[in-house]
Formats: sequence, C-alpha cells, structure tokens
Amino acid sequence: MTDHSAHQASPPTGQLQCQGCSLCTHCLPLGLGPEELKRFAAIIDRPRPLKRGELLVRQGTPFSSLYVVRSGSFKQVVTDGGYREHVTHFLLPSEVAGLDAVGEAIHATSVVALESSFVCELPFTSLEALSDRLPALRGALYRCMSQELHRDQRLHCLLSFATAERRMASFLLDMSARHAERGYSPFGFQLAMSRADIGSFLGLALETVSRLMSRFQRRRLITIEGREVSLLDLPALEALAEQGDTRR
Amino acid sequence: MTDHSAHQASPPTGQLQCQGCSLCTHCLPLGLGPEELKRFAAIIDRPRPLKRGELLVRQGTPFSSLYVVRSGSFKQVVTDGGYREHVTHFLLPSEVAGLDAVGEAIHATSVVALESSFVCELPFTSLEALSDRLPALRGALYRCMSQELHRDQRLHCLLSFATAERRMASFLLDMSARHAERGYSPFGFQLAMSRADIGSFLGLALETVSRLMSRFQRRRLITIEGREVSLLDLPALEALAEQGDTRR
DNA sequence: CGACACCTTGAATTACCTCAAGCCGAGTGG
DNA sequence: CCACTCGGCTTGAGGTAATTCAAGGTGTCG
Repeated sequence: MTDHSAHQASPPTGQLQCQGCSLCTHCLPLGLGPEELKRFAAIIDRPRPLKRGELLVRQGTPFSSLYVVRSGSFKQVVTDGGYREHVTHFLLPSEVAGLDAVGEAIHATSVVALESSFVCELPFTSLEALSDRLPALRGALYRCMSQELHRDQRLHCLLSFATAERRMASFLLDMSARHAERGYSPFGFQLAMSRADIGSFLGLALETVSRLMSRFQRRRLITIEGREVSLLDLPALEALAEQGDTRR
Repeated sequence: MTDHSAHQASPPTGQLQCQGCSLCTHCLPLGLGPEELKRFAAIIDRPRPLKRGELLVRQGTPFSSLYVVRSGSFKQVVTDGGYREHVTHFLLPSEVAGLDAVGEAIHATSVVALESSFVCELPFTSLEALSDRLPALRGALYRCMSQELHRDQRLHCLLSFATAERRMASFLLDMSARHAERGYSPFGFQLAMSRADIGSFLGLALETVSRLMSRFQRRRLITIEGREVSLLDLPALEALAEQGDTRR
C-alpha cells in the first residue's frame, strides 16, 4: 500500500533531507521555514527500514524517540493484560508513532509494520531541545498530540454509537480521506491490514468485516478484491457513515 | 460528589494559592518546587464557579485556556454532526479540560458541569510562556496529554472488546481508583452523572446500565441507591473487568 | 504437494436494544 | 395541601444485529 519511495535506495547514512521528501507538506515539521527545516532534518536519526511484521516499538520498552512513517504502514496494538491483542490505530506515511509515550517513561503500545516500510526516527531529547528554539516546531508537536486526541474521540463516538455497517463505511472513508490528503486517489487503494486487524480496530468479528465488504459490493458501493478496494459511491458511503442506521 | 472545598468561599480575586489547595499532589503542576509553584499560581485567571448544567467550554468556540477542575465534576461531550450528543469523558478534581484543543484554534468538545463546581483557568499563552522557563512544567503538560491518549486507548479496547458487564465493572473500578487517588474511599462515592450519561459514555442503552447496576447488586458486588454507590467486592469486580466474559 | 494464513459464507445463538409501562422524588401551581 | 408534570430510574417482553461455530475456498511458501 502507498509504496511511494518504499523501493528507493536506503537514504544516505547520517541524514535525511526533508526537502526532498514528498511528504513535507503533511509531515510533522509542517510550517517550518527552509532554514529551520534543515535544522530539523539534522536531528533525524538512522532511518530505519522494517519488513512486514517487524516491531518498530515494543510495548513496555523505554520511550526515547518519536517515529514518522516515511513509507509503508503500521498498526498500533495494545496487548491487553492477558493475551488478547487489540489494534488501536493504523499509521500511514507522515503520521507519527510514539506520541502516547511522550512525557512517560515507557511505551504503552507496540507498533508493527504491515508491509515493508521506512521511518524517520526523531530522538525526543533532540526534538525537545530544538523545539525550544523553534516555536513553530513546538506548536506542531502540540498539534499532533491534540489531533490524535480528536481522532480518539471520533473513534469513541463511532464505537459506542454506530452499527457495524456505519463503522465499516466510516473506516473506508477515513482511509480514503487519508490517502487523498497524501495526494493519492480517494477512490482506490490497497488495505495493508488483514480483516482480523480491521475487525479488532472497529470492534467487530472478522467474519462481520468480511460480510460487510461483500454486502457493500453487492450494493455497488465498493468493489473489493482481496485487499484492493475501490470506492464506487462516495456519497452513499458518506450517508451510511453519517446517519445510516444509528442505533440508540 | 467529592464536594471538598466546593462550599468554601469564592477564592480571593486575583490569585489562587496552589499551596493551600488539597489537590496539589495530583494537579498539573506536580513536580514543581515551591518557588516555581508560586509563579505557576500567578498565571491562574479568575477562578470560575459553575452550576450544574453550565458550560465551561462550548464546542466550536476558540481555544484560549486550559481548565483544571478544583472541585465538582464535569462531562466532556461531542455533539455529533447531527443532533446526537455523546459523552467522551468525565472529569474529576485535578483533571484538566481543554487538552484536545491545544495546538488547535477551536474546541472540538463541550465541557459541562455535572454539579456545582470550581475550576482554575490557565490562559494557554501564559502557560506556554511560563513553561519555556520551567522545563518541569512543560513535562507535566506533555504527561497530561499522553495520559489522556492512554486513557483513550484503554477505552477503545473496552468499547470494542468488552461485554456490557465488563464495561460497567471497568467503569466502576475506574471511578473508584480515581477517587482513591484523590484521597477518598475507593469503596463508596456519589455518581454525579445520570444513567444516560454513563450509557452514552460506555456505549450502552441507559436501560442496560440500570439493569447491570441491579444485577451487580443482586450478586452482592455493589450496593446502589440512586447515585450513591458502594463497591462491596472489589476482587470480583476486577475479575469481571479483566477477563469476565470476553467476547470475540 | 501439503501446510498454513487468510478470507468467505451459512446456520444457529445470544447479548443487547427498543418499546412500553410503571415508580419515585422534586418542583410548580391551583 | 394535593394534583400535576417532568426528569430520572427500574423492570419486563420481544426483536434483531452481530456473534460464534463450522465448513470450505483461495493463494503463498517451503
């Protein structure tokens, strides 16, 4: 999914150039001037490639860095007290992993690559030192965190109010919008995650996810073939997502 | 609920003394030295009393301040696109309202008093200016935000994985723990919110909330009379909350 | 080729919802 | 003072959306 630059050569050791990065208009340092951007790029640590299934962050390990997804995608999972594993987020390029550990000593979630991916590592001490001198950067950091809070709140509404159909429609639209933000088509994309992951994220059984996909396809709202989705009728999906069949 | 200091005289105009406040060990400025605490107290703006039902923050209005609950309690609600109102959090003394708007221009949620309450207002510009000079304060702010992210994540797990019974048990235990943190009994407290509010928060119909309360009472796990709860069997509740009857 | 992970679809079950009725306490007004 | 309403709570009966259980299909990889 969204494999832009995934196949590019491993970036030069030492530094990444933010200027060259296709994500610069959406990434964390959004709003920095060219000179500031350069200083920001200078703190990026050893860019890391990860293969499908590899852990970027392991729950319970000490926090030291934030990570920006440069290419590929990730799922954020909590392994609940016992054994159950629960997906709390999916991360697309330019999104930031590790924010829930800022100000804490320990990561409360794991972050797992869903496909071959690259991340930019931002050591938090460097980031904080730099943001002392770049107010715009501090603002960007705050914004990232509060946006994540918003997202969680919308999710809370979705999970507690919405039928399975509505959850599914919202999920597809959310993915579509996030792809569109990054300059890709809102009408078609690859899902990097399994039906089980989607189910875990949306609070549905994986069978239900599968059935809903089929149902949507029968109604000509989407086509789906494996993990390749096309959204055929955005307005209808939006109608479903917004009021469609609210319970309660 | 938790009416400590609610009936005290309105604090002196101009400033609140954090030192005198019973919450100082849990509040945002946790970890500040006495001198730093004084500077922190100096930025607190016109302490506000609110009556039951009054809005502390209205969704859609510009962000300017954070608010710390000094006494009483609040619910945080999102009015969903259409008309439906959805409770996303309950706030107890020493907890901070408005964090989801830091770094944004506009509040995405409303905050409503559940009873007569007092808050300390922290103008964000002052807070930020001060935290430039007090690293401990900045850290505290980060910690608050990331803790809220954690809470949201636990909630996500609860809402998508748990049966109604488990949600209810978790809710009661969460309230109990938060009361205990503030020096009150973990075994008995007043619920300031209605059954409908609890249902909205937990993603259950209010009838279900009521039935569960009764069921728990029949099993001698709690007693409940109106909004006065006593937790009789914490271990059993914990068992329920942790694995009890997981679906999926 | 078999093993395995992933997905689809059907049938039966159930947890929770909706609808409905009734109770209680507080506030209001005749 | 009583009747009234109104909001909040409880409880029952019945319905249904989504689950669980189960079986079978497909693609990938060693």
